[in-house]
Amino acid sequence: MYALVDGNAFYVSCERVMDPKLEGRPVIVLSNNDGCAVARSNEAKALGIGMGDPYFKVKHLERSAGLIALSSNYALYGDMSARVLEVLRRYTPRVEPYSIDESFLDWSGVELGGLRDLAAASRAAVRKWTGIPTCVGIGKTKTLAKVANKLAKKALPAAEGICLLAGPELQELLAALPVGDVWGVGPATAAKVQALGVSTAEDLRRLDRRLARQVLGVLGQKIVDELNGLSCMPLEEVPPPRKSLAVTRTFGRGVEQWEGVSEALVAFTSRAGEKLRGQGLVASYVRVFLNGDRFGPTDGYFSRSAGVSLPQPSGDTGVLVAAAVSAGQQLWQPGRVCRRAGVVLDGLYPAAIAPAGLFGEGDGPRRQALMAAVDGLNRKMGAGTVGLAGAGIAGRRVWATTSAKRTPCYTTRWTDLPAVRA
DNA sequence: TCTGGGGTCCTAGGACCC
DNA sequence: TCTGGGGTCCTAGGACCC
Repeated sequence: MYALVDGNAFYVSCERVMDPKLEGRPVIVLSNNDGCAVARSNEAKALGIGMGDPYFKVKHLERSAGLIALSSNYALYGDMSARVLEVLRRYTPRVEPYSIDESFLDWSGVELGGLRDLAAASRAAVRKWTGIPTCVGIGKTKTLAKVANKLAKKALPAAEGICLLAGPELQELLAALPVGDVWGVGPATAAKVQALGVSTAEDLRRLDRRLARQVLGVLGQKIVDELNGLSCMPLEEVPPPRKSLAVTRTFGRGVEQWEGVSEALVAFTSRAGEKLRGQGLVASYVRVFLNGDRFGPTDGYFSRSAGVSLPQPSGDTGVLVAAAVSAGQQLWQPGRVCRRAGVVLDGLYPAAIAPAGLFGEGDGPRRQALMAAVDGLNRKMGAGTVGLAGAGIAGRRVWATTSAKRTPCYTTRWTDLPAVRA
């Protein structure tokens, strides 16, 4: 059996561990750029705030209902996530960290009768040692464990955050779950299967697997199989090596000039290069995309992307920037209003094993030393201290991000340690 | 005024090769 | 008269996830 353990309103819970005054109050954590709500306390959900609701639409609740909105603090959440993992590993060595707030556990050796107690014990331990409340879903496959977790959430607090999806009531429970709540079934897939008369998870389980393959592709077939208890997604204890890395931003307003777009591409690529080198990687492919305003009039919307293969995998910002700007130039069309752009580095290798050219081309030692010096300065003196020319002037950048309500890095920065008065 | 960002996987079509 | 077919690789785009 698999278990899926996930933190309830994880980001909000992390903030509450550090600031107990947030308990019992409507709290949301905002996405990057303070754009929309990505985590909501139960009190915030009760105010009618939905997942992904834009901040400007719920801001009025700060005054009228005591809503507290916080910028996201990934240093804190990442650290809390590692602590939760550490506790879970005491309950089985077979753990797959799935996202910052979710892990799959392999409990295949455990007897059916003992699963609920084990779930309760691990849940209590996580709460005790990290302060994070969780829900545990248990099922025969990962997909069923995800379903069970969703059911455990819906049944809070009555079911005490645990749902064991097995036995005769399984079909009944699946029948109560809309098909769109199944892991891997998004809006497009839900619409497709609804045309076939499938509206619940139970309907999907009964769908002919060949039909699922035909209509939904291999992924759809896997989902149907997994709902039927046939495991096709093994536990991945070791995370696979990263394949791509991106820096993307929505601009504060539309950009109509190529100069503005190219400044953004230089800045994004510089940041992407830092991330790349920080992980000891090199990239072999640089892709750029430009988008219009997805909330604007539909006839003005556009979405284009183009990529450039590098002759040699590189971690050199100069090489990456040249590629990104040339890809951007291919995409740019005068008269279009650009609202979002991004740089994606693909085909990543560890720098140490990157294939060298026949004549030893690639990033030379002098360029590597330069990049190391630039990264060192930016780490020490603050992001953006040194960089390539062409990234625009700070303060006039339309892609500047805001995080006006960020809490301190309580657990990862000495100067931000919380003070305790006794 | 104000609507996120960073990932993965799959598919389809074209280029190319034999 | 009658002009192959199968494989791989690359790229762009779609869908989904958190």
